[in-house]
Amino acid sequence: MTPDTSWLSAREQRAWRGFLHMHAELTARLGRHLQAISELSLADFEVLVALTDVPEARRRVLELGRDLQWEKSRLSHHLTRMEKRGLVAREECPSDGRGAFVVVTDAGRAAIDAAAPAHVTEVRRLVFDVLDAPAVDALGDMAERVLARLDEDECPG
Amino acid sequence: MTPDTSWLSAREQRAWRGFLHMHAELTARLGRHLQAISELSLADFEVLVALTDVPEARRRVLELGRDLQWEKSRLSHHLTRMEKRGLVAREECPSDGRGAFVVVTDAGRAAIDAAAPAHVTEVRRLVFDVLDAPAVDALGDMAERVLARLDEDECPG
DNA sequence: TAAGATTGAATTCTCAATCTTA
DNA sequence: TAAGATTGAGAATTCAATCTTA
Repeated sequence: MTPDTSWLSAREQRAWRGFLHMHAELTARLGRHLQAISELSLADFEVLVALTDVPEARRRVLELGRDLQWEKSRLSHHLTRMEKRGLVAREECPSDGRGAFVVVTDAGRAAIDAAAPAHVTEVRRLVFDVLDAPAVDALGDMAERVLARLDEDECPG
Repeated sequence: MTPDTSWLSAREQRAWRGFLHMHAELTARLGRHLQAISELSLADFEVLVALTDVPEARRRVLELGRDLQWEKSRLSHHLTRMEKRGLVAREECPSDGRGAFVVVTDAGRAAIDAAAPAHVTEVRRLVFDVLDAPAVDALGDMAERVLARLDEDECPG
């Protein structure tokens, strides 16, 4: 038999479905857990992590969007909601009048500081406790390779 | 230094963020591609795959929901929309009056048959072309272990 | 009363159009 | 005209309440 390129091999299918299934279950579980221990959704948490990752916890909206891989309008709407709740604030960009900065507020910082330890414990418990070091590195390598492929594919040369 | 359990190690963080980032980028890209080559969203595609996977392409709603890991109301709303578009149909369950079956229609079968080859080619191009066999197996194993953990965690003993 | 499934209202996300400054 | 960002309308998703049969 010639290999059938119109579907995945059994081995690939197992990996692909496992990947999708694992992501779906994990984010559902982690999201519920986060809601239970804090006032934050997984999306809120991601935004706060991306901000507090960086000096002064202040970033340009576009940059934040690239990092999160969110549609710009989704990000804008989400920031508006988070701003109303006092978790972040927008500031003008002095060097480019079109641009905007987002900053974490004290309340935002307090919220992520309060939620992070329990959230991380849950991630560790559900994921890293069942993976050994080679598996962790294999996952990191895999993501790196796929993301590189996606990147090179974006700007076809 | 004692290990800091309140956050992930650099290695774990690389793997975890890579995993999330890879999933976000991949589904965004595959979704756009699918929309471009067909009338199906990624969600429609998943439903049709889960149905056509099985003899007669007919399944109980609850079973379908478990397989897809979707909230039951999400599934119900989505099936209603797909039913309106003629991709699936609902049927009564003779053995259990509360239950319902979902079946793929001819149009639904035609839609997935038309879209699947190009979609699979895209999955292969973006993912499996950059992974060797051990990496594919590692991904499959990892998903299996994490899903097993999630499972055992659900019904605490 | 509980299980299988649907419904409606509120939230979140996407798509296209718009606004402002470079 | 293009880039950075926001807005509003429509689509998808969640949460809680409901309906019907076991």
